Amino acid sequence: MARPGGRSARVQEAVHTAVRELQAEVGRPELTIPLVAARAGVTPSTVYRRWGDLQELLSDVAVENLRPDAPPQDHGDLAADLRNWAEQFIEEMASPIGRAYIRDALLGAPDGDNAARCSQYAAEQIGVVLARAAERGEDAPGVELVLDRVVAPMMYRILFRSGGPGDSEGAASPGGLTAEYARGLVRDLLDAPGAR
Amino acid sequence: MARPGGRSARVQEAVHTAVRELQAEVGRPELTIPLVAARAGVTPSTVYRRWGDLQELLSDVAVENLRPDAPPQDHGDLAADLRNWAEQFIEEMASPIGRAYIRDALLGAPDGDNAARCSQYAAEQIGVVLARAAERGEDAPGVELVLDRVVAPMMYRILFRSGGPGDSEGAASPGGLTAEYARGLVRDLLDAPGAR
DNA sequence: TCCCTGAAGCAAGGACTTTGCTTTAAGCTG
DNA sequence: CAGCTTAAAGCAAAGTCCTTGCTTCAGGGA
Repeated sequence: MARPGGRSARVQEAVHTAVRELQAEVGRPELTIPLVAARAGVTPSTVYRRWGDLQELLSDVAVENLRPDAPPQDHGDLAADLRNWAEQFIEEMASPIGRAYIRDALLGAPDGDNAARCSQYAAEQIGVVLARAAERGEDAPGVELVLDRVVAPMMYRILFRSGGPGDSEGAASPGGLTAEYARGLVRDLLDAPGAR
Repeated sequence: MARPGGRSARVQEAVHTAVRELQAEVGRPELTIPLVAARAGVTPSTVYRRWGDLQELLSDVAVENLRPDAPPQDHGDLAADLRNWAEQFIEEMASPIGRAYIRDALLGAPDGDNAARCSQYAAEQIGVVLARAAERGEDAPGVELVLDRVVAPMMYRILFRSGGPGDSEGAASPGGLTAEYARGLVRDLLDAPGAR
């Protein structure tokens, strides 16, 4: 495996870029490996050998798209930080494009490696928020508890409860996927005794 | 659409059966639509027209496999009922085969219809448990709260935190997917003030 | 500088997918 | 009960994708 600047790195970059462009241009149903390869200027067999199939490739790209580009904002106290992070999270993840990324990420290798990376991202962001709170001397819950009580419910709704028969017809954010819901989860968590 | 006994129903039954048999016999990587069609005694084009692609078909079968076959057992009080249901749930869903079903179900039509059906199953089972508790005069939380606090965390771990880099090497149930974890979720829920 | 290794290119063969047309069978009507 | 209607299945051909063995190339190490 060559370091940045090597040929492998260039190919990977070109292929990922091609996927992103073509997803926007032709849409996912029309997306095929030969198409991506042509756009990236490589032969299809190269893509097949490195990624195996389209699902793997899309999963890779999705995980990259889900990687946070900056640490969470500092709003001065734990409640505000968490509330804000959760609101932003639900807004990004519940959007059609966010949901597509999550699904794609889950679709990767059956070992769940890519999915674990997504959770890792969230855990890191939350870790930063909680570490700040600790520095301020605030009483903060553990990362696990935040994942269980805030992240998991949002993800569950995003994956299992949007678009189904139970959804109200003209709702803007189906299945209760609203900023208000996110705030409620944070509130319920922080109101309860902090540690498990 | 013909009713049970019609040709469509027979074909659907034959194809679903073929999928189940072949999944066990040759494994999923070798599973193809032509193979399923041959086993089911239909032509591949029939399968393509009705299901579109292998993912859709597997998703359909997975949802059927995830349908509960009986109402949850009655153990006399809410805590026992919920605890028992959660233990059973995590045991089934966290197993390799259960995880595969969940993934397949999620992989279906992008509208999330099949996934919503899975959540519906869980909600119904929980609804039965809670209704029993209400009949007994017990103080019971709402279905939504149980989904958020018990089902969602389990599902999150199953989907996002198994097999990844954070897992301990030889752990029997990776990522804390144990009956003990399930019991803890139920305990935490019932110990807190019941309604939101 | 030369060699070594891993990755990419090429090309042929095979498998899967799509699609238009035909045929069948279930349900409905007179 | 016979004939009609229609949705779905069968068939077959054409196209696209996927696989794979071999060759070529580029980057890293001795």
